[in-house]
Amino acid sequence: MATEPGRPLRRDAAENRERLLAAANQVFAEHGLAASVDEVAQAAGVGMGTLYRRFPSKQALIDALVASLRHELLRLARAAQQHQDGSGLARLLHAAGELQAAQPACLQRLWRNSEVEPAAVAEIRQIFAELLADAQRHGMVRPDVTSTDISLVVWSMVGVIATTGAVAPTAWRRHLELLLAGLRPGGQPAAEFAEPPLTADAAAEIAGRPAS
Amino acid sequence: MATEPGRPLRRDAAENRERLLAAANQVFAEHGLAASVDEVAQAAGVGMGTLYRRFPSKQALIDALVASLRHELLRLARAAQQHQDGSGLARLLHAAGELQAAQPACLQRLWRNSEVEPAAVAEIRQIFAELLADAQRHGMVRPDVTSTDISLVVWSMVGVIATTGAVAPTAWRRHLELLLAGLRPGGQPAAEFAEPPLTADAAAEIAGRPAS
Amino acid sequence: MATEPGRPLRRDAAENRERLLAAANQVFAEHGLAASVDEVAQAAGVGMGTLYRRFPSKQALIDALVASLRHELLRLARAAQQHQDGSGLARLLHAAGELQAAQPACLQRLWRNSEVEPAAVAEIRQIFAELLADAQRHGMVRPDVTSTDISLVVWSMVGVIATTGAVAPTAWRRHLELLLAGLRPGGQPAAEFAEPPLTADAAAEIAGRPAS
Amino acid sequence: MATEPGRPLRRDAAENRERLLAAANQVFAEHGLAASVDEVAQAAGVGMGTLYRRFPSKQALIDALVASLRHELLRLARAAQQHQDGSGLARLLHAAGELQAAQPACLQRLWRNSEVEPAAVAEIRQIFAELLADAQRHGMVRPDVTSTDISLVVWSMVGVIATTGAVAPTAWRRHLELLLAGLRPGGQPAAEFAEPPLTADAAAEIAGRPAS
DNA sequence: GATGAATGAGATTTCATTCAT
DNA sequence: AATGAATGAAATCTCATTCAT
Repeated sequence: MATEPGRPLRRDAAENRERLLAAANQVFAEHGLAASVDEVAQAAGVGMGTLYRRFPSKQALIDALVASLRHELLRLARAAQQHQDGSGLARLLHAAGELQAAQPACLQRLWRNSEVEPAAVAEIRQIFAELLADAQRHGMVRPDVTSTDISLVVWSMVGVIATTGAVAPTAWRRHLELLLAGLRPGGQPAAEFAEPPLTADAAAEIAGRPAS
Repeated sequence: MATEPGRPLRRDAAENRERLLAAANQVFAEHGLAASVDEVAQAAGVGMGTLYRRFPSKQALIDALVASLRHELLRLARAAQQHQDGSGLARLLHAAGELQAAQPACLQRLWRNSEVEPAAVAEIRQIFAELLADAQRHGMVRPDVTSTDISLVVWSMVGVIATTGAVAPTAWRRHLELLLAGLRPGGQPAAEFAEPPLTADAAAEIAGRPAS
Repeated sequence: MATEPGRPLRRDAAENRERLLAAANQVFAEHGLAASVDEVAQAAGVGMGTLYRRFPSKQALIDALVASLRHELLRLARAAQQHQDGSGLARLLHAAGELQAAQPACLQRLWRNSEVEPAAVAEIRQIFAELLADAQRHGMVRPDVTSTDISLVVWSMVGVIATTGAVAPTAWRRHLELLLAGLRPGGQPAAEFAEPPLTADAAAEIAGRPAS
Repeated sequence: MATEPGRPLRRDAAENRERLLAAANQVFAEHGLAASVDEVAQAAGVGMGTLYRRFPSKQALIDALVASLRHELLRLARAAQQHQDGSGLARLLHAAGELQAAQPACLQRLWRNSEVEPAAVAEIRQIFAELLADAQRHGMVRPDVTSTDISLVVWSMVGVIATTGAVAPTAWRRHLELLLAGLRPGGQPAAEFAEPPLTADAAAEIAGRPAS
């Protein structure tokens, strides 16, 4: 998972690096990127200096999270490429949803143009395009759907995840199913919706209590 | 548009209030909610003191934006109720998309549980439910779609708008069409997609240049 | 004394600016440029924020001190140019000594190449060259002395002032007289040394007590 | 060169000590005493722990540099005492100049009252006084010059060296000659100035480019 | 009532020093 | 004994909020 080449970190240093990334993920997910680095260091159980030895700035820490996400997604994309039966696209979208829901700390940054691992993003997009073509070849997606439409699917999941957060952590699956149904010829719902809809209570808790 | 009862503001004071809200919308949309209040005051062409006379805190300013959005959306929802032919739901979703795209400053706060105008949110949700029922009654939406699924639609638009931003300001329409297709019986695309897909160039510019 | 054009500062703001420069001069002279900006703000009787409103960084504060010194020295140089009787050079060197002794906060920066008011430095050098030529024309300085030798005189005063500091605040005058004697034809001491030598006690206190 | 009594260091330890002092000299000369100890350790090719094993604090490291300089200067002073022909003073001043120019890391500390090797400073001063008397006895220095004037000479060289630095590393010689001329009866320049003046270009580079 | 300068608590960042490996 | 990672106090800097003009 190490990003930069350089010499390998000493074992304890590498451990701290992972602990810091994990802590940052948790803290930023909970309190937003405006959370203080103190908080992150404390959550990781290390001193401020250690954080800054590993990451030269707060921005670098955030970038590392983004890089990690992009790497991970690339890995998932390549894995999905193994499936040449037209199912790869849906598999990858689900995997991307899982990843984004599990690590929601930097969702906005994840899909914002930045200098972080641009090659990974490019390859991810490329794989999405190939998987789309494959799905269309197998008649699982309407031919008029374009590669950029798939980007919209991913980005829309960000909105759902960011809003439903911890209250309904699987709501994105329901959303994805609804959306995939819209991409299929004839729009038949897949497997009668793997994910049930949110309860009204959960929805009320998310955007405003007084729904009752 | 004044929210609190109290005595009505003097004309110039009311003008300042509107200018501040407009400036906040623009500044926050461009630089995020972390933008400084100085920036807002400057964009509004007033001094800090004036800003703080109108809004007792930065939070209050943000809340006012949220309240305004919620009010506006409620107005749109009531307007959509006029259409009892099953088209109200789609109309309202489009209107909500327009609104969110036009005022993206507080999208996350818009749908986060808060003390701001909770009654409006409740009524909006209520109207969405009624419009859904009406659409289903007219056979325009599958009967298994629930009211919370509609919330997912709205929230997913937030993700698309937040990501596509100024680069592709109408991408949300395409996304909404794809999603609505997923909700229709038989999934037939409406009017063969009113909105064309994003160009590959725009998509590349949004999430990362090196797509080529 | 204002350096940048821009709009003129409000009266209180201008006062604070001067107070800050004065405080910085004192604090930096006493504790070196490593002194904290808190200390400067406190000495000026203002909050940190005020300091940073006036000077966007510590470096900018130091630069402002240097700029002020360079301006002041330029003023003195132009004044010395009024004396066309060969005395201008000695007058200016004395004036430079007074200035450097009175504001020793940034002596090293004063004569280090930097982006601060380079035009002033260039003009100062030019005037020194002219005054040297004038002094030579009047037979008050040996003809083999060059313009760069005069720079050495100025820089050497920095060493004396930095070392003798508050203990012997006029030692530089003695040094200057000795040095000027070396520049005169025949090397006759001027006026039998206007400044008496340091006492042995002062010298001992400066570089090391146990001289006895 | 070891300063403290204590048991003698093991060979490798002594080597490390010397490497650290050399590295400190270079780093501090280049970046000032504010340079970090990391930098020094890195330049010396040792770890932080080793530095702190040899020198219990940064201050101790600086003090060791000062002590070394003072020792070295004392050695030079004693050597100059061998010359009883009136030339010893000038010889020592030149030697002091060479030393200060070669090791400019701590010039200010060198002549600032401190607890570091005070006996050496006292003896140096004593020798300077004797050499001055000898020079005066031989008619090579005016009788009105005092011992403290000689201190001024040394301190003034600090200013020249600190300013001319690496750009004109022998400028101090020129300055010393000019100054010694001022101390001689009749002020005749010695040997018609062993050192030529700085070029105008060098002077321009030191204090500010736009001289041209 | 409006202005923008002042405030200071809190954020980020550095670095002398310690300590586990 | 040597290494370099960890520490946290202190420095620089920001910005929401207050207040004098």
